[in-house]
Amino acid sequence: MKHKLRRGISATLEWMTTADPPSSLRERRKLRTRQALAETALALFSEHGFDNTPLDTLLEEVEVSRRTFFRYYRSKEDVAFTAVKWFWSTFLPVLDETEKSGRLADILRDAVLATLDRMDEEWYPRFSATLELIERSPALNGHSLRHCAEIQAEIRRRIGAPDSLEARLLVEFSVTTWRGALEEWLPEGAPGDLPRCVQRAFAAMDRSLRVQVCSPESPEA
Amino acid sequence: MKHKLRRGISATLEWMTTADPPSSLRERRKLRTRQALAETALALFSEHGFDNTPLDTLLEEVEVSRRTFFRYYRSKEDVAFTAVKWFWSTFLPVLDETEKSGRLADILRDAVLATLDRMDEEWYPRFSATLELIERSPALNGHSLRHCAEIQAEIRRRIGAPDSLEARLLVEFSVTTWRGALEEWLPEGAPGDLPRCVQRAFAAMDRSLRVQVCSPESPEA
DNA sequence: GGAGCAAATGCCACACTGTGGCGCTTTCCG
DNA sequence: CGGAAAGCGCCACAGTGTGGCATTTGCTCC
Repeated sequence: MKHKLRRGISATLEWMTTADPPSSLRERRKLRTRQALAETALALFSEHGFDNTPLDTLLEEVEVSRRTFFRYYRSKEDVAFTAVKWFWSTFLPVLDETEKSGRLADILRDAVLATLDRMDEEWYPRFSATLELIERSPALNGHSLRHCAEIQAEIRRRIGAPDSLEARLLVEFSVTTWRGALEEWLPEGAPGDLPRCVQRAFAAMDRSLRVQVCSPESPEA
Repeated sequence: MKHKLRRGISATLEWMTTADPPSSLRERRKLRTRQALAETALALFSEHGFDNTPLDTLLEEVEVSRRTFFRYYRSKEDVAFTAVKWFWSTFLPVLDETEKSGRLADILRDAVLATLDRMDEEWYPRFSATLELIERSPALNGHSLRHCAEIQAEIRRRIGAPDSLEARLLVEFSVTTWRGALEEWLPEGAPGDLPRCVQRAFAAMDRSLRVQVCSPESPEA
């Protein structure tokens, strides 16, 4: 039963990180319907909105039965998250390869940047389309935040650091900062800008704890 | 359409923050069924698990039709969150009253502590029961995170601070830290310990950015 | 106190997501 | 070529959430 919790990530890793072209004809067919589902879903959801697109529409379009769909993806939300999952499934191995010395915040930031470097051109438009989708649908937003929580747990497991409260907070802060970078990047959406946004966000993270506020009565900085 | 996003919070505030005893008999009846639903839901969910408790069970217990239930609560998740919503609907006014000068992080921490001070004895067991529920149900977890995001937006709106990236990050960090405090508090669950956990978590927040890691090869701090 | 009125409720039917059982077809491999 | 296994589709079902409409209940004005 524990498998169920981890299956999401490990099963994803299983077929995403193996770059070997699937020799078997059967495997190639499976991969094709997988991608067809993900692509068509992203297109349909982007056009009509996530909540206004019944799953049946997607199923008719790809000509797949409902039963089959749920053998590929666990939920309607899941099929919209391919680009996001692809990012994190690349990130985790990158993090494993990273030499872990210095400030944990810097390590995570650099791993994010290195991961971005590995994304190909096709990924960026799909990713930003997914982000827009998430922003406009509460259901997807919840799914996204839950997914981030899973990622955080996985990151904590992989960095050899002690499971202190500080370390846990920092991992959460870093993922939050990553989301902040995305929010700044999204309106423009130029692929080259994303690393810069990440840099700026992580720099802002350092400053944020020292942010001062003053009442309207005493309005000096 | 934008109303939908804000209705959750403002409608909640509407009936939660008005401390006047509802004079009208009708209003009293409504309040009674509201509370009966929340109480019974918490009891049923705690006993059988959130996912294993069909909504119909709750409806039969409270003797309320499905249609009526959804006029009181927007979802099955919603009815389980009464204690959480109560906390935040107390927090926001407290935050408004707070004199806003100094470090934003300190302001938020103190507002949280002041809010805890206003919670009565009955609230604590319900709150911790709710937290346990959230921990054990992915659906509730997602709902909780989405709710936190709404709260963060509301906090940002209420502090007069400029909507800088730093400020936004800090608000998110603070809510995350609050959740971290809850995670530490939950196992024991003694009401008196919660403020201490909050203090500790916010202190850890300051330190977290400086957390160092070192590879197994070079194991010096 | 009674009549009208508005709010609250209950009942019915429906759309949508997700799951389990079962049998058929396709692919693989000896 | 033939059996085994994997993939797939069809059907039926549970559960959540919504809309329409009639009915009851409490409120208010006369």
